[in-house]
Amino acid sequence: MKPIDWKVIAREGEARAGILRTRRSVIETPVFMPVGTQGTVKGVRYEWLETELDARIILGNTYHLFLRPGAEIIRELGGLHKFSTWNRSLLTDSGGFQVFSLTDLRKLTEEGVEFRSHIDGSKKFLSPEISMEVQAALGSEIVMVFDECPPGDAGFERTQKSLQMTARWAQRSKDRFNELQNEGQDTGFWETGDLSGRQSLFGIIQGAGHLPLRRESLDLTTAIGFDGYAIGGLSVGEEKSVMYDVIEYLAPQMPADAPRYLMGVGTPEDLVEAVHRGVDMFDCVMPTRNGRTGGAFTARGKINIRNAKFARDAAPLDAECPCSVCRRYSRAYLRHLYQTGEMLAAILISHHNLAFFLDLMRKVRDAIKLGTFSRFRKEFLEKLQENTPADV
RNA sequence: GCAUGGGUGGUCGAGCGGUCAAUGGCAUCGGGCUGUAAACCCGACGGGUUAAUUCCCUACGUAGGUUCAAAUCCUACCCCAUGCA
Repeated sequence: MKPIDWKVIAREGEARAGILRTRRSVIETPVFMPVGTQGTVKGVRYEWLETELDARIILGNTYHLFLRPGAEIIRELGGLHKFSTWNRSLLTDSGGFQVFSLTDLRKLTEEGVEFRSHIDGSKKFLSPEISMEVQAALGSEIVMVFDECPPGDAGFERTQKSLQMTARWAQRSKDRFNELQNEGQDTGFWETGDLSGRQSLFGIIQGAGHLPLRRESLDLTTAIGFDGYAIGGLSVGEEKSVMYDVIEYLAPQMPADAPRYLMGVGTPEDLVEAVHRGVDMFDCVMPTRNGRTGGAFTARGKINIRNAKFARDAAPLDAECPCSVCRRYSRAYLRHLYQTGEMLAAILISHHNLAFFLDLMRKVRDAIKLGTFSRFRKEFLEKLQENTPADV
């Protein structure tokens, strides 16, 4: 029996609509997964994620939860689902990205990565094995292999060495993952229907902007074999066209019967463009981080609620948005909340942004199912550019 | 009325003869956030002008004065705070 099941139900060009079933929820793809690094999607209660926003899967992060509160406490309290009360699917990142983003605080070896905790500076060690152990304690539905994500501008040789190590780490991740499953260390075990009730494991393809290296990484990763495949190492400082080129090259070559997950991406435009090139899953901090810092996404482009021009604007963030924030609150009020430092501003804008992203993906899925995605893409991208004074 | 301290750019507050259009905080204005070290970071912030760290103008309560040179020293006046009558 398999831990997850994914079926394509419609396709248009490279774009695919599908149904992903995990032991904890049914997820329609293409899907956007809100990021909940520390066991919370910042500023948004699970009640909202479950009802209005209807997110079926969110992220958690190995590195952050490993540092605080620690895997042992979470295990003791029954895993991340039980601890946090989120009962739908979880995807946990392996800590691999932190190997990249905490570059000044780490020491990298074949064995793993020695970190200085960003919280108190203490020494911590993370390896493929430890990452799997932590993720088993978290009990997520989708576990990510522990990888290294080199900078976008890393040269060919350095990127190649990195991807080869990532492949070795992927094998070690898988080996330890299987042991842990067999030992019953997964706190999220949940037998249901025709699924095994176990965790699933995704491999990660690296290679930066070098297509031959992407190909090499793809071969190494698929040879090991995973339940799903992720494209890592994009949107880390490279040109946007490089990202699209890599996706366009890589996605169609990835296994057709497994979900394809583009890690850490992206803007509304990126999502549509990546779906167009064959990607099924996304996650990004953008809706919540920008939400906290005054940036709101609308069908006509981004707006910055701090701008003085919104001081007397009685219109909602996005006139076309059906979310509860847009139905009730004006830009003028939201701006006032932001300017006065009220936490509600961050909460409300994060909520709207998530609604916008999730709603966008619903429209994308509907369009693929109706065979109108190509037109939708064109119209959506055109409208995004508008952002004229009359609109904002 | 007397005594003491003080009046600086939107605001609070440094500066106490030249390197001062004047440190810094806040406010304001703008920009940026892509597997979250981020309720954060960066920039602008008297007016005009320039290719420019260029030049000009207006500014440190008001009015005079000393000096080559004053936000900085002196005199008078006007305000404010505290204390004493």
